Amino acid sequence: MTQHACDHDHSHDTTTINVDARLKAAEALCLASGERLTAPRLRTYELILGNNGPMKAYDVIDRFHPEGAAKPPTVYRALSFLEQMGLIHRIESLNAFVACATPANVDHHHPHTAAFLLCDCCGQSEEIATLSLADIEHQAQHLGFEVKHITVEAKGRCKTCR
Amino acid sequence: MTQHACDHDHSHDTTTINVDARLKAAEALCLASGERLTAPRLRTYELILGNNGPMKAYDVIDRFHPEGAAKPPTVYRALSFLEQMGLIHRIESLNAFVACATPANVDHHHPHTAAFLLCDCCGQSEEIATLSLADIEHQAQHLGFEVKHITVEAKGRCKTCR
DNA sequence: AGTGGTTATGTTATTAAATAACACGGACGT
DNA sequence: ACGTCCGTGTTATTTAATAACATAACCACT
Repeated sequence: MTQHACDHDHSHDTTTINVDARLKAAEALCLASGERLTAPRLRTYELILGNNGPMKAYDVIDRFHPEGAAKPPTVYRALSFLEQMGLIHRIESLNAFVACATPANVDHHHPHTAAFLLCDCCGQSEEIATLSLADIEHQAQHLGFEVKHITVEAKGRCKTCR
Repeated sequence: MTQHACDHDHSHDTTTINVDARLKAAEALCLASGERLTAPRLRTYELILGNNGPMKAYDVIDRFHPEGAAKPPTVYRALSFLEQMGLIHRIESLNAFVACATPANVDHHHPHTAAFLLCDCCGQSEEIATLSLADIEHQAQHLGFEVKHITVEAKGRCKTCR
């Protein structure tokens, strides 16, 4: 979240996430799933939750310790874990990560397909629940977001590779 | 297009593009648009057309000259141009590029929103025309493609940044 | 408690991907 | 011919991600 294709005011770039509540929920979720929310994972999630918009891996690395930077593998491993748990999403077109807006919890496991509106200018991201591309246009319009390009990539296995 | 999460046959990984025809069409398109299809651009497009599936920038760089590699900026600039002309698409989740299946031509300019089915195993990509996410599932099913994850990212400008 | 398997982390080094900055050259209108 | 775009060549650097291997923590079983 640190590019500025413009010179105007970006004071709208503020998110209001209850970080502590999210961390506690994540802890409960991991416990229930038999996974461990270890120190580096917790710290990584905390940083992403606290960041205003999508966060680069190397920004996590830099801010990981109060004193110095963390080693890349430490953070990349934590990021993979958090992504698998559905706590964060990777934004492919930005090489960045953002906290899931509707993370799975103990009652409600749902590794969902998320869609994102990504502002070229302020760098903010908006996660929208959507089931159709027309929806994206609709929701974008409703939010006053001007769509310039949509990326749609489905990963999986082709017929002959299955 | 060079990962193999399996050991089985990949002989289905073959595309049949009439490279010469595409190059000629591209030349006509550029002429009509007042753009120049210069040598590095042509060479880059030729390599991507000839490649079997999405191609990495550094693979283009390596194969650019018969003798040695090209310099990265040469190729990255050409890639940007080709993408803007709608001749190739960037696959964000692979850091790779693939020739557009239905490129714009002199009669028919259409910078369209493409969707891709990307096989984890053979690396092949299938470009599908689609207007809804449900469509993706349908078309995937029809093609025998098992979808594991869908990335949807819309880039543009948010309300306050417009 | 001891032991062995599994999972996660620490650490060093390397590879891969992309861009910055600036100089040069060629096309084109006037 | 002249200036001005636009595109390229070139060097260097930045950014992003992973490989490989050693160490440590957790857990289940005896």
